[in-house]
Amino acid sequence: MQAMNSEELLAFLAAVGHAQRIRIITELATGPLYVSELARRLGVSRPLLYMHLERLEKAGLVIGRLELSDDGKALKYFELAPFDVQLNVDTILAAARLDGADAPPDGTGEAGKHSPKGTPQ
Amino acid sequence: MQAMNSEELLAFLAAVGHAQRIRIITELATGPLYVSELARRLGVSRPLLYMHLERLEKAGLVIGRLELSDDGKALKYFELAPFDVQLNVDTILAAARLDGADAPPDGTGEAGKHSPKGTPQ
DNA sequence: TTCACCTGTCAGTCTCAACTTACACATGGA
DNA sequence: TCCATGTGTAAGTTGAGACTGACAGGTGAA
Repeated sequence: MQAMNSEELLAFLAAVGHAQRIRIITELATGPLYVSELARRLGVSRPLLYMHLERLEKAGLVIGRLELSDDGKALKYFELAPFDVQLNVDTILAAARLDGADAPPDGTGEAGKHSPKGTPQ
Repeated sequence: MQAMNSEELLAFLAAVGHAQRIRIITELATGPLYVSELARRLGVSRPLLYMHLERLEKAGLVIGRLELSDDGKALKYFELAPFDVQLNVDTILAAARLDGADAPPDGTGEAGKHSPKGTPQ
């Protein structure tokens, strides 16, 4: 898993920092599952599960693919994506440093500081 | 940093999975700061900062201590606590497995649930 | 045709964390 | 005395994310 900037890191952490999504991950750890089956196992409504899966997919934690079962039904399978993130002060600072690096070449002169879009608050 | 159960892991991830709190961490990386000064640097209201710091402290990411300045003012200093968490499928499963381990011996069978009384760290 | 599955999405409601404003109180110095 | 600076907390508002229910499809089998 390559280096993430702070935006990607944040998406990753926010995605995994939720009880339901942790449960999804542990359930998928046993192998790929299609949405309806997963919803049944977790006791969660399907639309809600969709939302969580979407978020997990955007953060790169799971991968979904549409498959055709033997009897012709379309099944949306999800499986865990390999991920491995070390989380300490250095890796967080490294992520913040990447933001400055891939910022637009129009240098507004803020090398050390990290100011996202417009100044919040 | 010793092993965390899923409740502690969740608190940790939810704490660090927030843009403002990431900014707090990067700011504290340069050294301890007292609350008002930190609020000024981040451009954040002090009560709001309190909330974030409280959350970070509960998750074990920062440590606060009350200090007396030279001129007798009470200053609440916060500094980063050393933390290092490896985040992948195995570590998440390991955290979930801990829940089952320190569950009450009267097996009610709900290993995945979170126990209401927080375990002190 | 009806049933039992599945996918995908919309329009809501609700809950809670995030955030603001405002207090009370303490200290040292002008 | 008032002012500037600090801590700490108790309200209230708001907004995003979590969650529900209902819908429109599509398939294969009885």
